[in-house]
Amino acid sequence: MVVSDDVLLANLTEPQREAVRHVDGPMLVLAGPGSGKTTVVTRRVGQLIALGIPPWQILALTFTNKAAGEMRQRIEPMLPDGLPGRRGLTVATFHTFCVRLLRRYADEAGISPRFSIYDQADQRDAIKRALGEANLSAKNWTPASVGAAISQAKNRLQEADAYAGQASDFYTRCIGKVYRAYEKILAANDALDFDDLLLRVAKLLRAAEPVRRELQERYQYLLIDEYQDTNHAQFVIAHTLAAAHKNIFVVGDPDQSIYGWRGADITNILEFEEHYPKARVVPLGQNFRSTGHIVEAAAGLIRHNRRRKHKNLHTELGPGEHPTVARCSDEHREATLVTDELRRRHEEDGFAWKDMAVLYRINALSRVLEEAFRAAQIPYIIARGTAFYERKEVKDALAYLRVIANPRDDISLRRIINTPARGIGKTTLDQIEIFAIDRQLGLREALGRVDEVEGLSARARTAVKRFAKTLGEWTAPIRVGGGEVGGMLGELVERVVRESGLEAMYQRSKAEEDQERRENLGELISAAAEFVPPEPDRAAGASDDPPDEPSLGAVLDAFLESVALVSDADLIDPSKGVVTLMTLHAAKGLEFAVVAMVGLEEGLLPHRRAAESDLELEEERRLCFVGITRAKRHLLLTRAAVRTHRGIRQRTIDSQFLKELPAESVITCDFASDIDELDDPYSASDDGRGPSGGGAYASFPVGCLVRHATFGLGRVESITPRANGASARVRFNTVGPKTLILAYARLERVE
DNA sequence: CTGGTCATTTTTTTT
DNA sequence: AAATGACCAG
Repeated sequence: MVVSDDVLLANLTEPQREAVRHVDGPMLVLAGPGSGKTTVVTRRVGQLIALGIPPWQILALTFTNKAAGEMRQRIEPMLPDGLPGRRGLTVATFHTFCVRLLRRYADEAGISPRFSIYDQADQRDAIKRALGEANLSAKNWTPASVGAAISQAKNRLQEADAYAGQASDFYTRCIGKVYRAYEKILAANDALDFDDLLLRVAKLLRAAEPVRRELQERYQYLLIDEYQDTNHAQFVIAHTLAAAHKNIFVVGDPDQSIYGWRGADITNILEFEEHYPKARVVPLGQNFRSTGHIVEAAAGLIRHNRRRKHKNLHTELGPGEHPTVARCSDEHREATLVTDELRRRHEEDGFAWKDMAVLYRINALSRVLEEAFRAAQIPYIIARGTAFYERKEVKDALAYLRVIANPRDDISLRRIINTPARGIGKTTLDQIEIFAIDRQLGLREALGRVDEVEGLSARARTAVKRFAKTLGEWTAPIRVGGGEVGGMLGELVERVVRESGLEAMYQRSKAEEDQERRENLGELISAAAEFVPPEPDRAAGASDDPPDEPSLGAVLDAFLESVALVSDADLIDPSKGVVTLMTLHAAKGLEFAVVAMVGLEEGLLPHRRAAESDLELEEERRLCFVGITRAKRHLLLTRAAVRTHRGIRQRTIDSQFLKELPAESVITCDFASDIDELDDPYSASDDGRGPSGGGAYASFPVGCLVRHATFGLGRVESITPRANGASARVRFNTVGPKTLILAYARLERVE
């Protein structure tokens, strides 16, 4: 045994040890923010292996690739060298795990092993077509709302027929029709959407007994991270895998459940003890991350949720600094307040940029922040993993690749058949489609038989033939096995980008936008060239010999899969040395020394769409809780008195959550009282003059040490701009708190 | 068939 | 504000 108990149990609290030592049977770890959850999970894996359990019998499931990668990295050093099959440990996201299973057991699942994975954009296209087929106008039925309904049904494991069968009212009956049509389209395209990945596996486990037995036997030990965010499908998968041995170890925090809208079912964690009556429950309440006032603020906020299990959150890191709540006049001031604050923390307190983050409720808020960061010359990154792959040119290139990987993917084929323009317009495409439908053919097959299609111009016919030929040339070498594959994916992508004419499409123009698109295509080629396919999974008895080279097609499949399943959080790279800007959702599971949260306004946080039901409001509160608890040392909460959103400038209202923070644990300052004195909110924008307080904040930031001629040394508690000049509230060491007008007080900054 | 302009619309969060 | 979609002139 290489890793000893001493190492595995070092520096742990008693409850943490209990969790790490746990071996057989169900266990629920209720892990508050910063309670050392990841440490517990990774060390427990180390413990299991130290006890002689083969790694390939362990399955750890997470929600993001980032979390999976981190866990793998932290487990790796604990694995004894030379252990046979040490690589067999499975650490993956639920979705990735399911994709692998579905490719391996495609026959049993009744699908093609080459299925495409449709993201929400593809899903939207498919739903639009489905709406047409169900004869419903896209006017009253937006793809988004229909998609949400279908997604919810799938999360409940309710398939189209079952859904339509029990539809009672007009609305659900219509959705049922679309659902059926949508499923037909997916099946015809050999495509699965995100929800299918889970649903199909749940179904597979239920229906195919041999597969179920095989997997149950293999995965003797199950660990699930962020259990509060599992939906019903994921619950069924986990429950089924663990049915025989009940070695299910789940970690989560009901107070951090923020994916209810995506079907996450908080009762999974709240009722774990009912599902597993013999479960042991370990609460981890001690916070090793944040200082006292931050923890108090978070605890005070979350106490307002009624539907929760109370946990006693506490820290032993000392009181630390108070979180600051600041009101700014508009979103631009808000953004510069944030950059000023971060710069001060960087230059005066020595915090590295990578230890800072700015969090917001909606992505739209990142734009103004981005401008401010650029202007302030502070290095930053916006954590939006999917953004790159959502760009038109990249989506087009990927659509080509998908058509190559999966010849039946007509949604992708339709996307690129005339991009760039090659003379196959709408009329031509319509003719071919009619031909295809009449003969029950896929679009790709129909292309190969253009000669039989009636009513086409000679011109159109040659254009189609040429395109079909090119497609064939790309596809031919894909599935032949053996041979050298290394580097070939990059070459393939490069070839496609060039021969498709995508590159040329942006070549001629020197416009900055086109140049950027060319660069993005180049970046995609590099990503493909550098792509390393994951090692094939090997279970018991597998030798450690290098496996056969996979075919280029398999590498392409893996590449497309990795692209489809990226998450926003995956982009966070602490080695980069930059400030991270991201949504509150993406921030879950992360921590930073300095955190700024912007847009604490009604309608934004809580979001207006969520303010209607108590259930949703509580989820918004949890979201706010997640944001606050990301901060280790310093927390700045801001809001703008006036904000422009979707082109409309509007006054805002304080987030109700701000009032719920315990008054004694935060410091409040207001840089926008000038706004209140104006009748016309439209003139309230920054004219660069007048009392803003922003300058005062920069020269006398809250918390800084100052000297006064008569009162001596003191600390600034808040700054308030007034009509007659900004005033500061200062707590002096000798005489206590005083309010001073900055213009007269002649304060001097110390430190 | 292509490429432009004008009108219309946006659920916030994501695997 | 931005992005999509419909429509129309070449």
